[in-house]
Amino acid sequence: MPDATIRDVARRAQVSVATVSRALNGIEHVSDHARERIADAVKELGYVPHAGARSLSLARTNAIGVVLPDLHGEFFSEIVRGMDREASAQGYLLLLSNLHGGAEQAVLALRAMRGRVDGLIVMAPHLSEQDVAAALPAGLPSILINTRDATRSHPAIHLDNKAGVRAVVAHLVELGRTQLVHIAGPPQNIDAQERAEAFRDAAAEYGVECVIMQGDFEEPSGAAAIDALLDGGHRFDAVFAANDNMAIGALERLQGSGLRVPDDVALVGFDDIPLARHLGLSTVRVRIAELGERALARLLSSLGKEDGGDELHAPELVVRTTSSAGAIQ
Amino acid sequence: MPDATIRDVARRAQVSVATVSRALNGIEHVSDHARERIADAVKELGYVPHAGARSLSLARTNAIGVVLPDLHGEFFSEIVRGMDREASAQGYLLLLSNLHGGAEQAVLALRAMRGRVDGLIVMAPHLSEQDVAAALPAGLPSILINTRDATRSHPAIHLDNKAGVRAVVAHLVELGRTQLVHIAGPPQNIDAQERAEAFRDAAAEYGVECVIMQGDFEEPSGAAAIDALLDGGHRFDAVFAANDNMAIGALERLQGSGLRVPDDVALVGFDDIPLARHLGLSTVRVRIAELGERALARLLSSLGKEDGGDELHAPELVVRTTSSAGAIQ
DNA sequence: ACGGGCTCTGTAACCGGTTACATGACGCAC
DNA sequence: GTGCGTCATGTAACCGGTTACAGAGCCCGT
Repeated sequence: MPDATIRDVARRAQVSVATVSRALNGIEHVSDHARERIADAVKELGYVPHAGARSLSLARTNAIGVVLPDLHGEFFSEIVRGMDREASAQGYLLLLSNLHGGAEQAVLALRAMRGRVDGLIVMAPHLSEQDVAAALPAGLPSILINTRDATRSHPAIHLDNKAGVRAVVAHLVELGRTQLVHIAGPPQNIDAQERAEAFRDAAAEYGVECVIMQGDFEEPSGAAAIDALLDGGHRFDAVFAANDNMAIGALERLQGSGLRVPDDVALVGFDDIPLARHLGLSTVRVRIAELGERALARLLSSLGKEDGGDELHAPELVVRTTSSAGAIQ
Repeated sequence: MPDATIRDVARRAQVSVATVSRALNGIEHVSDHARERIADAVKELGYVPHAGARSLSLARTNAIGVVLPDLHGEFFSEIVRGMDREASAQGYLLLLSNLHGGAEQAVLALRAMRGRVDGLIVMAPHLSEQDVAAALPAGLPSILINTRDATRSHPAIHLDNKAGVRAVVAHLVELGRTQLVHIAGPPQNIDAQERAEAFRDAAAEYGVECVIMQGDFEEPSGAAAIDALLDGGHRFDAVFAANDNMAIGALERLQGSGLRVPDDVALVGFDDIPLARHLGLSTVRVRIAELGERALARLLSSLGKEDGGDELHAPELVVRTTSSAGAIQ
């Protein structure tokens, strides 16, 4: 026997579907008598409303689509946690889609959301805003997180990479370090680009040496960068990795090579994933969950109205043992 | 101007909606002429099909609902990652719902899924299977993960806590430890219960002392348990925490108290979250992502057919430095 | 020339809800 | 008793797709 529909309930309660609908949605003008019979029928039939059908006629789904790239572990859970917190507080569900491939894949993923969600949060640091904007279903309110080339076509939240990086460089300079190394993330990634560029600028401004090594945001690439530096005989007294994952890889390799951290080499990461605290890794705190929460809150509050312009999400330097003061002088 | 519908496309291409639908779904018996005109109209109107409406008439949503409790960080992301991997490989989306409250809240969360998803994965270690089964919409294929009191009413996957715990105790005994402590998880949680019970049984079997401290799966409770033991003057040479979070809290407190790990006290956790590897924490590897992947794969493969019975997910002991051999003897 | 089969197309019903509008019953004031 | 307002209810259209069924046009064999 297939699932009961509202018409089955109506038949059993000997009323019309309109009355059932009104009763179930708590609308007035339904007699107590009818209400009781409907409640009985619902119970007897085990009726559960069909949310899909409801969404269709209401043109409202109570769901928000979330499209994320392949994120390194903790970043993913933190941002989803933040969104979920806000979403469930406001009675929304999250429809999750991962962006594995390139722009064509993105088109499919975004279009699949149309008619399923009331709004969309898209994080695509490897795609241009043009690509994303072109793929977005027209009438779907959307917020972009950390997408490059802001054309202001959609409301967006950007992480203030520049401020974070400047704080790191200032901190390292204050520690007396003069030979800085940056381990960068993948070149297509907008955050990686911004961090590398801000690093170069800040180093120039403070008048310290700087070298940039190529990484890919994954842990092994941090270790590989250290290997390459040591093999090349390059001298350095501070390493700033574009994310914590790579910093952790670098940390293990540095210690494995007999270098003392922070005495010989100071080390700072970016993101402040939970692991960082446990390892004593200095880093830039992004408050990832808060970022997700904020994106969702903004999207929900803008559902009716118009919304535009960018917002900056400000990070904050957290000094721990891998770059504590009082070492070299 | 509202979003274009299939009827708008049909009008513009001067064909019927049936032809448009056939063309867009790649069904045969559509002339090249019609196909072209439809493609043009789609492009000109920026038409994107309405997935919700499609689901309604197909009675198929290509989405899977995932209902999880409040999970400690890494566990959450790992299990969702595994599910997402499998889901996107098979063209499904994930609809996420967190289970914050108790049984009544669960009813609402589960019912909200009806008509939105083709199947459901429910993880509710704090609820009984009766409660969950009662809340599940009747016609919705579902898989339960780690829900208590298997009544076999629904297919389920259970983590083999007993096997994992026995391996831990055997390992500790082999290290020569004789005074074991277990830091348990919240009493309502079925995994916590099973682990505590298995611990008691295994300790009895091996003839070693055992004490059970109450924790709540969060990190501070691990530290608190150590404090309580030390304050009470209790002697022990091994600690087994019911999850890695608490083990980490315990580790920091042990070291902070001047005890050597593993020399004075061996320490083992449960789950093998990524952090465990970095801290050298011995633990029981659950392969969380694989668990999620497996649940999803099983659900999808069972969508047409019937499916029943339980499956066990086997964990595996991972020995690292917090319980390495060669210390005490 | 005709019937049969094939391809292409359109009409309209259907999926399961919501709701505008119409209707009927009732109470109340005159 | 009539007229009006209010409340409870039902009918049917609608949301935006899919698809069964019917029909039109064409080719082909006999």
